[in-house]
Amino acid sequence: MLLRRARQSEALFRDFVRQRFSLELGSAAAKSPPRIEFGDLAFAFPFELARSLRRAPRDIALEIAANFPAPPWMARVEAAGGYVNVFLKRDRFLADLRDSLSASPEPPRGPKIIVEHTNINPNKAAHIGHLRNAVLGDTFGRLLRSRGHSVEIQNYIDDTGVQVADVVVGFRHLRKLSLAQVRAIPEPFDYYCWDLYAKVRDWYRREDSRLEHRRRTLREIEEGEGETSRMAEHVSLRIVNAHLRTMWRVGVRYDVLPRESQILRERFWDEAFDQLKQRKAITHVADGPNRGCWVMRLPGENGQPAEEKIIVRSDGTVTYVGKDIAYQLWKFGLLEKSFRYRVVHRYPDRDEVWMTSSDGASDVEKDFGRGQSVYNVIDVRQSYLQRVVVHGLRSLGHEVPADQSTHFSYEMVALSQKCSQELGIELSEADRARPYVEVSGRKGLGVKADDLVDKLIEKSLQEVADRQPDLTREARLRIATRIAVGALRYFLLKYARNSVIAFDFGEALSFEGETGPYLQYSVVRANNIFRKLRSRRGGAGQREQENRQEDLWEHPERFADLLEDDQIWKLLLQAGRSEGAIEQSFKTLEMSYLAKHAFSLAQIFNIFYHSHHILSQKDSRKQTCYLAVADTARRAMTRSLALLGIEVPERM
RNA sequence: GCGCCCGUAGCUCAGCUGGACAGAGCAACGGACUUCUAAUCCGUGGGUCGGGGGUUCGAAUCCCUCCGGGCGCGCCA
Repeated sequence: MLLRRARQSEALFRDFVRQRFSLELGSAAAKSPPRIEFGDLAFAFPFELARSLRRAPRDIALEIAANFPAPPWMARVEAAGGYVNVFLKRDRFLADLRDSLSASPEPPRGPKIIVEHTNINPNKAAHIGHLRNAVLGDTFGRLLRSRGHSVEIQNYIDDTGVQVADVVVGFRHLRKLSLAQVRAIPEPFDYYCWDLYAKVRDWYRREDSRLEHRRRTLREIEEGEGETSRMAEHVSLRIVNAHLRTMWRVGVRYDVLPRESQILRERFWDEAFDQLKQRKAITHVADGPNRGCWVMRLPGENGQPAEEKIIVRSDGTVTYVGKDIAYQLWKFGLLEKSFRYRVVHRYPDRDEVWMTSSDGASDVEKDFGRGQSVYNVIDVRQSYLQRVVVHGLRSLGHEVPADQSTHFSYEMVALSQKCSQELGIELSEADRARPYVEVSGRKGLGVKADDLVDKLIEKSLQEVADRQPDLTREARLRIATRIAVGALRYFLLKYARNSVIAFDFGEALSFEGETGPYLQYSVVRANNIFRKLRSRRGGAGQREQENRQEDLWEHPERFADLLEDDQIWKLLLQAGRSEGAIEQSFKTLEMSYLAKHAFSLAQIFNIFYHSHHILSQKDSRKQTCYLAVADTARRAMTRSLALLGIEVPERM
């Protein structure tokens, strides 16, 4: 609501300045005044006008304030120093805010936006780093949907890569297990593989010649036949299902899982390779160190020397980037071939996840891919490879798709020194001197996602048991789970993308202060007011209350004096900033902005809650007004939390 | 060596495209529960915004430079 008023004000001031001074404003952007006494929207353009008008900014601001014709939703305009400050009409604002919060969400429209996230190698359990990726991508997807875009969430499965091969080598050569025996391994299979993978890496390290097993396994997997290949498929499918369950626990879901094996077997790569050769986007190297390879030439950027990136190795196999280019082309609908799909997983709410599959029914009418823009949620360490992929599209002449390809980058989750100590990780002298310890799947070093979620649930269950002893076990567990997810998601979202999270159990498991449970608690408190109100009042009292509310929405001006209360007004203003926060989050791909906005809203609500006791309020006009304010605030809070993927428990 | 990112309170971090006295959470200390749940609220202390220069009416924010730290630059992904 505030965003709308800000834009309208900007346009009005622009027109006014044009008429009065015959000048075109460069920037008329509205800002938030530092203090509420200064108004609701601040404009600094008199400073800009001062130069051309050769007058003091203060004079200009005064002249504008005195002569500007304020629209009906503006209470007044004041000059303060060189600023022009706008004060909104508060009763009108409350009514408008109420309307915008009551509006039903927009149905998806327009061209499809594809968000690719998670992309965990299907060879071991997911860890906290993967959670950050998934929660960022999922939240971004929610944000896009709330803006009315149609969105497709993809999760790419690298099922023919080195990491899966290594686990297969572990089963066959270290554990000497047959496929049937691997099938018989009990859950949690992803945990079993986590340890096995680290062991295999260690086994290689002790004797280089053992890498030959990996090479052979990799080749057999790519060929797609025989026991090795079937074991690889079993491993990756089972792990993918484990990942889907883990992510479901924290509220993350997917539409489709494209598999790398399909890109190879359905000859997507061959088609992309032909295109690249035809457009001369890649060239065959005759001699030098890259002899026999197909390479892409990358122009030197800002003084950088040009370089060559190998796309096809001298032995004819494709690199990861090569396959990624084919995948990116498919996402934009730039390949003629199409995948076949089958359902790989069904969520508890019966929603389906599809996966590319050669044995999928060819008559499945699923229009996956063909996006208009694509966001790849991948950590910042892969920036270089993402640039290569985009350059690939560009050199094939796909300028628009290249421009519509966005690398949604973010920094890694590392372990704080304290955390790695708690986990009993042995560190070298050099590692101890570092600010944090990098998570390493190869060394089996990290905090597993499910372990963390379990820990969070365990802790919140204890807290709930203390406070809600009357509830059933099931109810307590349901509440504890929501709190755990709230704590985890908020923790992963509150940091800016390019800030390394040094993971610390103390901070992640905290339920106080700037945390998910704080936000949930605020809404629960608001909801309690209305629940108590319903249970206290009989039918007649209920109707009387409703009539008073009706009166407020029909004649908000009758309550205008009560809105002069700055604590109330701060709360309404913050609730009105939601669209602005969404807009800002979208433009900067910064989910932390949205998180901070929601936190700030909850904070202001709690202040209001403390100073305005509603149910004991004797003055019925005041009570009616405060109820309207509380209701508006809880709706705004619930919406913001939903965007963050945080559900509100019925009690806490 | 080259490129990208970071350096703000004891700790963890905000500070949006430069704007009105630099904020939050945690930690510390002191207060507020017969009240709509204290997972809360109020108060106190704590900062030469890494150093230096520049642009500007105005710089934590933009530019240059130096210092410190992280990451990337594979016929790995």
